[in-house]
Amino acid sequence: MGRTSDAKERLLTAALDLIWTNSYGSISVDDICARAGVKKGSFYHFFPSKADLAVAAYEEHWQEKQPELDAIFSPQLPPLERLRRWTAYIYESQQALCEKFGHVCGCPYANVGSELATLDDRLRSKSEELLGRGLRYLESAIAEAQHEGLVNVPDVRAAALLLASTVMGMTLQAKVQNDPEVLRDLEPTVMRLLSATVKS
Amino acid sequence: MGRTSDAKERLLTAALDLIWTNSYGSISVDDICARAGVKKGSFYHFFPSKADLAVAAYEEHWQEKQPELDAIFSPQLPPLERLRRWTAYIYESQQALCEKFGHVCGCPYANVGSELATLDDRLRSKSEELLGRGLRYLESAIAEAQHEGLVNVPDVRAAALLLASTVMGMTLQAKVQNDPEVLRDLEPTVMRLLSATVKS
DNA sequence: CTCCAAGTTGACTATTCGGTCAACTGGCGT
DNA sequence: ACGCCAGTTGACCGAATAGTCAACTTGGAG
Repeated sequence: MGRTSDAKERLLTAALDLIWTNSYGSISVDDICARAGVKKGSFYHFFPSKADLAVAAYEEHWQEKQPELDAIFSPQLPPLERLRRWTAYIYESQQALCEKFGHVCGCPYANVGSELATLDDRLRSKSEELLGRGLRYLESAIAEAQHEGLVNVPDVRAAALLLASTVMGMTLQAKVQNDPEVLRDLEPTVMRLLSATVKS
Repeated sequence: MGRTSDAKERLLTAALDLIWTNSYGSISVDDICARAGVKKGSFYHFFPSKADLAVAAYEEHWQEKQPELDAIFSPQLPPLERLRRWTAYIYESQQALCEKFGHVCGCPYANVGSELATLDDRLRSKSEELLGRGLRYLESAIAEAQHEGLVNVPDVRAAALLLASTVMGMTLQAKVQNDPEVLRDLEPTVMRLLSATVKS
């Protein structure tokens, strides 16, 4: 009953866009409301605080991106092909964002973790959770590659964390240098990282 | 002539401490002044803006840490030993910071780059510059290891960037998980990264 | 049709923000 | 010992901040 509205979803996407391309601390509730075409009173009708909106916005963003990641990491594909497509996806999406906004924007989950891990435990925890969900794709692909004898890693979890950390670090480098080309040769780097642990 | 004062340096160290353990956006000029025991009027006597102070604070921090890094990467030591000491230094300093503040604080240059790369080009550029200076230690050690036949990397610069990115990414993971133990086995990881590129 | 709950609105608060300024203070060079 | 000038002070500014609220509108269920 009562009125219906998509204001809540407009707030979620506006918030994620603004936080991603700027930062959590530098954008205000008013900014988010203006971008979403929503008045502040409505904002606080849907969300008890700015931090609550951010947590919800990140969860929403994951929900939107998950099908895309499911496709990239489809079990129909050979495991190393999944990783190749993942690196290409990262490169291309950072490039697209850079062209659109003039800046390399980095990984949204890593950004919020870096900025707010010491300040807001709920946002830190959300960042940890979402990065953890991403790790599972890597673990799955690496485990399968291991099973097929394509790589030989002593610890699948550790290898996934290493891959994720390296790609996260390179993405941050690209952001700091404001140059998406840092991510161009991500694929051979990732493959070398895996073959590195081959026991001969 | 005129009065003398160490207020400028107190402001620099107060700013770096606060920004490192919190974030640039979440701490105010008043916070910095309070921590430094300096009135805001004096702040603006020394620095034209908050961003200018931050740039100066990061440069100052590097100047303070450089002797320590020079010692860690002393040419008196075997190149792989330098890298080992570097990983130990990162682990121990993050652990110490964590014990002191209850949070893993991460790399200060990476933090400011991640938060402000899209917002303030002078701070982005400073972050890029300081991370670049750190890269030279790695390049030097890797090049020497290469010369001594301890590793065989196709491209020393690329190997240094890979090492730096991985360690930066792992440090960010540690911050997001708020667990310095993520960095405990940094040394074998780094060594595997280098031997990974051995051509047999 | 009508009622009511869900959604909307804009004015409002109290606080904090980065930054300014003119008057003041005190140490160093002469 | 005195004058100059770097450094200090606290009051002040307008804008922006997160968050509040009571009155209003509207659409869907009965």
